[in-house]
Amino acid sequence: MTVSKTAAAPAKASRTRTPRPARKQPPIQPTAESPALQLGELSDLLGYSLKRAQLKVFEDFLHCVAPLQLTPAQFSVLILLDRNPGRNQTEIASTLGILRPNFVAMLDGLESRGLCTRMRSSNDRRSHVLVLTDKGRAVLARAKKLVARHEARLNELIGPDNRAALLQMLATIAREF
Amino acid sequence: MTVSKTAAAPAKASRTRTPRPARKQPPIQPTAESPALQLGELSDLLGYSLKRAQLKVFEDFLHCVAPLQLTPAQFSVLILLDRNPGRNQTEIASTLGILRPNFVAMLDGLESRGLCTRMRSSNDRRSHVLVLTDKGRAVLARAKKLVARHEARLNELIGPDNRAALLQMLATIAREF
DNA sequence: GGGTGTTTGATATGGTGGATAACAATTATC
DNA sequence: GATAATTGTTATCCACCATATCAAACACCC
Repeated sequence: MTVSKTAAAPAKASRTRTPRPARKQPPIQPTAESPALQLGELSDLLGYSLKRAQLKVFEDFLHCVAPLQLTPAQFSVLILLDRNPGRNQTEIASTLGILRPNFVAMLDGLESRGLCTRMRSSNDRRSHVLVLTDKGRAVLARAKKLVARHEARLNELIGPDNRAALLQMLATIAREF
Repeated sequence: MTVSKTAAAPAKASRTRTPRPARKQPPIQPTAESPALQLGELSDLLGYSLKRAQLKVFEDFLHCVAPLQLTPAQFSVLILLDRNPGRNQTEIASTLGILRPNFVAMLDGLESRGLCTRMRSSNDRRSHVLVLTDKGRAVLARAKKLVARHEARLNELIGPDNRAALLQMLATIAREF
């Protein structure tokens, strides 16, 4: 597994963000002479399972949405641009927890792919109003469908009710912890 | 909050791993003229909440265990060394999802702090048997208590039953997704 | 209206984690 | 005993995160 697109990116595109391959490394299967290690209190550490689960989910996300070459972060930006027209970089970045300096290169990538554009605001000529292009909207629409299949797999794994409860708990932690 | 230990690390210690500060950036409070942005389908994206929750939990972990200067990854290594004596670097690293090359510097850090040691195996003189030192065991014991308080806060937030269910779902995702 | 301070996008830079290739020493295999 | 595989290691690259700083534009305020 792990879908290593090893022989992909050929030319090292000048400025576009390459959406990283994923990890390899054979998931060691405990043989007879070397049984599985004891995780100890790690199995009860919420942060540990959280991280592990997050990595798996992101990995599957990348795999599902690979045809569109979108990372989770890029996808989240497109969603926000679609739902919040007229906002500037600071607003979009900060709601996603992205620092403004780091958001610049990210936008460069999306803009160079023709998915969105920066327009100088007429009210405040410092800020850029971010707008999805038609292509951006089209890509987002296709991405949503691929992501839906990704989420469906999760639904299938843990069940719809559990998924809703899980989502709510995670949101609570993210909000109030 | 966010416990930025800005003025801490004074001398840029030669080789020791500095356990990173944490993010700053004021959690923008929606003022009157700029209401909160719409997250749209992001609120239903499991990966999004997963990532957000994971960051919060790790942040709190770092804060709680700050007196011992242990990162989640380092803590997990200490736990594994304690529970699995006689194992080598490859085994410890791979069960934690750490690539062997990256595990070298990590072990260097722990060893330079006197928390563990590498011993050449007599059976296989290529491999290093990893052992916790007494100091390592002591630090681990103290760390466990600090981590317990960290986990207790989570318990308090979402409730013991929910926490158990959450843990199980995350483990399922990490295992079978 | 002009100085002072702030905000916005941007650049430069450093740190940290993750991933691959390659290597010497050692061991396994045949 | 030659060949292949494994172990720890180094070097290197890329992605992500964080800080300081800057010019342009704006806000304020006397």
